[in-house]
Amino acid sequence: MTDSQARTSESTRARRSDAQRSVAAILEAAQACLALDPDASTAEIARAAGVGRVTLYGHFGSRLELVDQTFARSMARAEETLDQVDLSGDARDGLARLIGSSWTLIARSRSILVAAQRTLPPERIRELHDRPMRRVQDLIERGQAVGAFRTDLPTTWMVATFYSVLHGAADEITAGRLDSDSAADLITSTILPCFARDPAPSR
Amino acid sequence: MTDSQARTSESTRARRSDAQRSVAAILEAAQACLALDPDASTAEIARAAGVGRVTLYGHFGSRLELVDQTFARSMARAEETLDQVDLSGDARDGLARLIGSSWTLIARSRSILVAAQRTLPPERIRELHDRPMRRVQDLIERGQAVGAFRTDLPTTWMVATFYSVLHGAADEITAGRLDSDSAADLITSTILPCFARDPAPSR
DNA sequence: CCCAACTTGTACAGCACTGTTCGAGATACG
DNA sequence: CGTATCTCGAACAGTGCTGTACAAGTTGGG
Repeated sequence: MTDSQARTSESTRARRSDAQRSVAAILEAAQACLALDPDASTAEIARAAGVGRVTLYGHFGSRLELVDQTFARSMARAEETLDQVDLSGDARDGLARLIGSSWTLIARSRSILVAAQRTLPPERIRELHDRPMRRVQDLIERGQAVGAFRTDLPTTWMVATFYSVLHGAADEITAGRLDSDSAADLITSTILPCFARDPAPSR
Repeated sequence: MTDSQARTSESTRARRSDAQRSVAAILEAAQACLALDPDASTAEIARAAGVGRVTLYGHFGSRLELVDQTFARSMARAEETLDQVDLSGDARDGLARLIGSSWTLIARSRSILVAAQRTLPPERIRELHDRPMRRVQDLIERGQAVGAFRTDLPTTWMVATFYSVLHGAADEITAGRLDSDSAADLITSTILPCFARDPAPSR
């Protein structure tokens, strides 16, 4: 009664158009604000969305819920892009292509990930991270099966390394020690020899 | 007058022994607490040190100052250990030894680094990070000069990769997906082929 | 046109934290 | 032993946040 818009689960009653616009604006603003500061307050986000703080709480029960939806949306969007990456053919080429598409996404949404990690329970993070991670893992496993990638390292670890380097690259860029243009090539030429068969002729 | 112990720069007046003990206990507790939670409050730290909160503020002007000193001490200790690593001889072996010694240190002080990053200005972080980083950089450059490491990647980037993988390993351990025993070998056999000359025979 | 849905600012309660003050008590150390 | 140094708890001011309540306005949509 008192609360005008109580949605949160059940009641799929279509929202009025202006309400939909508000929600969209808030999510957009949250994405932008959290990217700048993972600790952005609801006041900041509401202001950036051009909306009253009360309105924000009308649509999202809590800050946590807002962060959750923002993160989920960010991941969903990323997945849309990743879905279009051609992973067939040579596993090495596939990995290169995957890197090319992934690293920009990661660089952009990394700060949101931090925000999510600070407010969401770990299992929720993993839940949303699972699908994109699985994608990498599948590719690596295929490469191993075909003999393109080394098999002396656990797949899990290789996936972790993949993400470590990508995130590291994002760090280097925000630190200004690396420019975005050369990033993809750099990452690729770093990871490929690390994943390739023949551990290196040294020793 | 009112403030009993005002040290902070100048006045190298020797502290009384119990005061020294308090300072030591606080720093130790800070290390432990910040390792568990990078946002640990002064109250928590004081309690863990078995000391009143007021006492803590008697020795450290602010939380920032405490974090700074804790981080600095942690880095100094790490450097002591790192100083004893033999980096002469084959660059690859040197790197392997450096990894062996570094990764434990990183795994232990990683959370403190996070705390430092959240409270200290970025240039202060860099200032304290500079020396250990230089160590890695020098080794890599030497390896490049001798022909052991590839030269097609910027040294800065290789250093960044080095740290990325180490931190990534630490993450994997705290996530329970990797056990401490196998970590060093895993890291080494990941990084070495990535740094080695002959980019890999593939393609 | 009308009403329910939506938005708004202000204001408030509650919390957690930082940093300071005070006054009294304990303790190192000369 | 005496004193400057140190420690303590309790208490307070100040800040910045979250989440809620209210009461009045605006707007979409049937």
